[in-house]
Amino acid sequence: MQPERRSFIRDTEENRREALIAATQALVAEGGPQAATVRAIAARAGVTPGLIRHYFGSKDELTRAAYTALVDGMTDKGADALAGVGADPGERLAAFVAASLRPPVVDARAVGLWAGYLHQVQQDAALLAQHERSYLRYRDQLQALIADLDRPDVTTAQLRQEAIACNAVLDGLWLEGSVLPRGFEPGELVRIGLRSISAILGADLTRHTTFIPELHTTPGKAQA
Amino acid sequence: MQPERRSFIRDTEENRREALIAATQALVAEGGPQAATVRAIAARAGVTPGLIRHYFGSKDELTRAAYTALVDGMTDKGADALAGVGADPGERLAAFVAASLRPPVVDARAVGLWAGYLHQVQQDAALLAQHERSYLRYRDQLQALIADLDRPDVTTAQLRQEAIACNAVLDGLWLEGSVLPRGFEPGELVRIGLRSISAILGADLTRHTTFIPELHTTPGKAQA
DNA sequence: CAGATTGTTATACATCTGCATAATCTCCGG
DNA sequence: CCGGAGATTATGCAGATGTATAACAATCTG
Repeated sequence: MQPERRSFIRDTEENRREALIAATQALVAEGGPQAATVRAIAARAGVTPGLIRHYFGSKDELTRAAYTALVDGMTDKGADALAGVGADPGERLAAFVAASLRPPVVDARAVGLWAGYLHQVQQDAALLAQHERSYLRYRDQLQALIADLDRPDVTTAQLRQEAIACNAVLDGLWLEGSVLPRGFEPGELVRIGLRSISAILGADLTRHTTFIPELHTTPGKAQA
Repeated sequence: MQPERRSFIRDTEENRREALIAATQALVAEGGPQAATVRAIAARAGVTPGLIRHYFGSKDELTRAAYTALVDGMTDKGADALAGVGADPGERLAAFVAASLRPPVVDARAVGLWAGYLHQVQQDAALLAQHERSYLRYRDQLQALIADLDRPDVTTAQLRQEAIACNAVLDGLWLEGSVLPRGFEPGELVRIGLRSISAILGADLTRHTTFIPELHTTPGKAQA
């Protein structure tokens, strides 16, 4: 009555790598780096621990791959937010802001994932460079949207500072909304973000937001 | 020639607890929770691992004590920033903002510490409540400073949103400045923070800032 | 259908982790 | 100066962790 050898099916290299990376990210997001052991990762991916070493040379390499996948995905989300929007600069910026302040960007798991990788990023020069690139790309995206606004007399230096400031608003609200999800009414973060950024830029973004549902909900009442 | 038993001196309970808590925080800040093993903590505190169990029932209890010490210290810093400042509301708020955007608040270790505890906080109800209290206390402090400004017709609801927005600016700049310290010139974060919050509140905070050295440095040149 | 390939599992191992307990040494009160 | 108390260290242990290697079987090729 010994447990017989577990049956399996072969899968493509791509599928296996994706499954292992997804499992790693899920575990890091939920329980931190300590929760992402080779055994836990393998179990979550539906395989045995040996496969990690087969597809990635070591657990360390899998970790780096998972982080790379994370920052790449982050960048894509910014572009996705702008996909279905028109050409009006104010509307585009407003859509970008709103997308950055609601799920799945604002989410406890996302912050958990970010926090879980922080130390590894700070200690690994390659990961740090990757993080820096990703951050600046996001900020440049934001800065380009700001530059497109119809405002007179904005210098490059001023533009840079505005981008940093707006990015800080987004980051800060992202942090607070994700860590304390109960602390805010639905849509409140989006409203506050749009108003704050409008104030910082001296341009009213709340005009162009016909397609941002959060702005039309009755405060104090969650929508169905 | 066996290694003889290590000599030691007795110390007060308070000193030992503080040393162990400090060692724990340092290790978590630098290397994450995984780096804070009982052996590493003891070594850093200059004792042997057994003492952890002697002064704290378990490593878990030490961890909670270290987190409690962290949030308590955070709260104090806000009060410290207002200690030597005058009674002018604008000046007080400006001092608070500036103090929140330079070392030791803006510091890689501080973010590392915060990130290291994130998962544990999210999974432990007691720690989560502690975190929530600490966050709201900080924000209320900020809101009180904002309320003291000489502005007409501000409702309570508006005040709350302004406090959330200003807090987000501080958090976001704190995050960016700590994780990418090279990315900003000295004083840049303070300048951007003051300008942004001034814009959000519709009140010029940069007038009252005679005692904020960052505003008088030549951009592009570090001060001695 | 037989054999080769290699993806996948199973097992073993050295190291590390937190914890428990015993052995000591320091310091205080007489 | 001495004895006791308890603070501190030393040692041991069960379980977890990452890794290495061997055994197996799913799929491909002929």
